[in-house]
Amino acid sequence: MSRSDRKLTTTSYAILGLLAVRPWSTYELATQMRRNLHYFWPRAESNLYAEPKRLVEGGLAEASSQPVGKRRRTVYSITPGGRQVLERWLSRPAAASRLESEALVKVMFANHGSKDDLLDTLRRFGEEAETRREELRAIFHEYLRGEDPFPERVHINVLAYRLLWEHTQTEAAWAAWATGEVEGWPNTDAPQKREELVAVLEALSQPARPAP
Amino acid sequence: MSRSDRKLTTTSYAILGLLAVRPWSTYELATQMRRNLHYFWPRAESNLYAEPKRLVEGGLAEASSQPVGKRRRTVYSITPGGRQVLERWLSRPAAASRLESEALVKVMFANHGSKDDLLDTLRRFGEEAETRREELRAIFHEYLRGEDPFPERVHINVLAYRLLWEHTQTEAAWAAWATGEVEGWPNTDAPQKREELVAVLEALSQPARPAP
DNA sequence: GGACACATGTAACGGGTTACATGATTTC
DNA sequence: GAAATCATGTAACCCGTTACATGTGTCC
Repeated sequence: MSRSDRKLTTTSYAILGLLAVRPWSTYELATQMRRNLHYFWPRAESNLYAEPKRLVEGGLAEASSQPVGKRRRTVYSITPGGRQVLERWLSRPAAASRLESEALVKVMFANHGSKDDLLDTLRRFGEEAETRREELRAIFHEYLRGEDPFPERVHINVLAYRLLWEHTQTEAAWAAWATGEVEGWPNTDAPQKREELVAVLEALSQPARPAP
Repeated sequence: MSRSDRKLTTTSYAILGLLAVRPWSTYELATQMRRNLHYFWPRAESNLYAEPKRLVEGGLAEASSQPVGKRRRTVYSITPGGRQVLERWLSRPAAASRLESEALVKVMFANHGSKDDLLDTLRRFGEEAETRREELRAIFHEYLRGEDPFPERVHINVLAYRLLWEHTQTEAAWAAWATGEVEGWPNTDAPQKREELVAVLEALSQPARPAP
C-alpha cells in the first residue's frame, strides 16, 4: 500500500468534516475553527497547517496551490474517498468527553494558598465564562439577523451552540456562587460548618422539587 | 544548577498538591485521581508513574522505596521546597478551561451521516453523563454518611463537586433535548423550519424571566 | 513609507498516550 | 491451583505545543 495507513485522529476528522462543507485555504480553516470547533475541540492553529497534509497523504483530500504575490496559498478539498471515510467515522462511537480545567485544580488545592488567591482564581474563571457568552451571543445575533454563512447547517449548529451556551451558563453561575461561599470563609483552612456544606451535596443529588 | 529546571506542568502541580495532603504510593495516587482530579484533569494512569520522578528530580518530593514481596513500592512525600513551589503556583493565574468532546465534533458533521448515527452519538453522550452522575452521587453519599476520607477538606471538595455535578446535569439535559429534536427530523439534511431553530438561540440569549 | 494587523507557514521538543509486561493477592 | 483482579511499572511513538520567521495588504 502506498497510502499511509496512519490512524486518523479526531483532529483529522474535524478538518475532513470542514472540507466536506466546501474547500478552504488553511487560514480559512483556522478562522472557521475559531468560530465553532474551537469551543469543543481546541487545538493550536499551527496544527492546522500540518494536519491537512496528512489527509492528502492518505488520499482523503487534495491540495491545490495558488500564487498570492510571491507566496503560495494552499487550498484543500475533500475527495470521494474522504467522504466515505468521514461517513464511516460518524457511525463509530465517540470517545468520552473531557473537561480540562487548571482553575479547578487550583481550587482543589486552594487550602495551601491564600483566600485571595482562591478568589482570584474564581473571578478569572467567571470572567472567562462571561467572555465566552459574549462571543456566543455575537454569533447568535448573526443567526437572528440571517447573516450566518451556512444557513443549510442551522439545524445542526443550533444543537451544538445550545450545549455550549448552557455550559458557559453553568460555569458563570457556579463561579458566582463559589465566590459568595468563599467570601464567607475566614481563610482557606479547615471548614467550620460541616453540616451546611454537606447539605449542599444533599440538595444537589435530590431530584428537583416540582414548582409549587 | 544540578536541579532540573524543566518547567512544571499542571499535572506536576496536581500531584504535588496531592502529596501536600499526605504521602502516597503511586498506585494510591492513581486511585485518588480517579475520585477527583480525573473529572477535570484527566490523564492516563501510566503518566502517574513518570511524573513524581520529575518532582523528585527537582527536589520538590522525596521517594522512599519499600519492599512488597519481591517488588518495591515507591512512596512519595512532599518537601518544604515543594510546598513553597505549590503555594507560588496557586497565586498565578490559571490557564483557560477547555472542553474536548469528540461527540460534539460528530454532531457538528452529522449531516454527512445517517440520522441513526446521530441519535446513537447523542444517546451515548447522555449515558456517559448519567454514569458520571451515578459516580458523583455515590461520592456524595459517602459525605452524607460521614465516611469521606478527608473531612478537613470538605469545604473545598464541595465547591468542586458542585460544578462537576451541574456540568453533568447540563449535559444530560441537553442530550435529552437534542434527542427529541433530532427525532422530529426526517433526516440529517437541511433544516425545515429555520424560524423555530433560530428562536431557540433567541430564547437562550434572553435574560431569564423572573418567576411569576 | 512606517506601523500594524492579517496571512502562511516551519522546526523542535516533550507530555501524554497506547501497548506491553509481570508480580502480588484474592476468589472459588 | 486456575483465574481474575489488583498493583507497579517500562518503552516507544506522535500529536500538539511553543517559538520563530517572513510575506502581504491597509491605514494614516
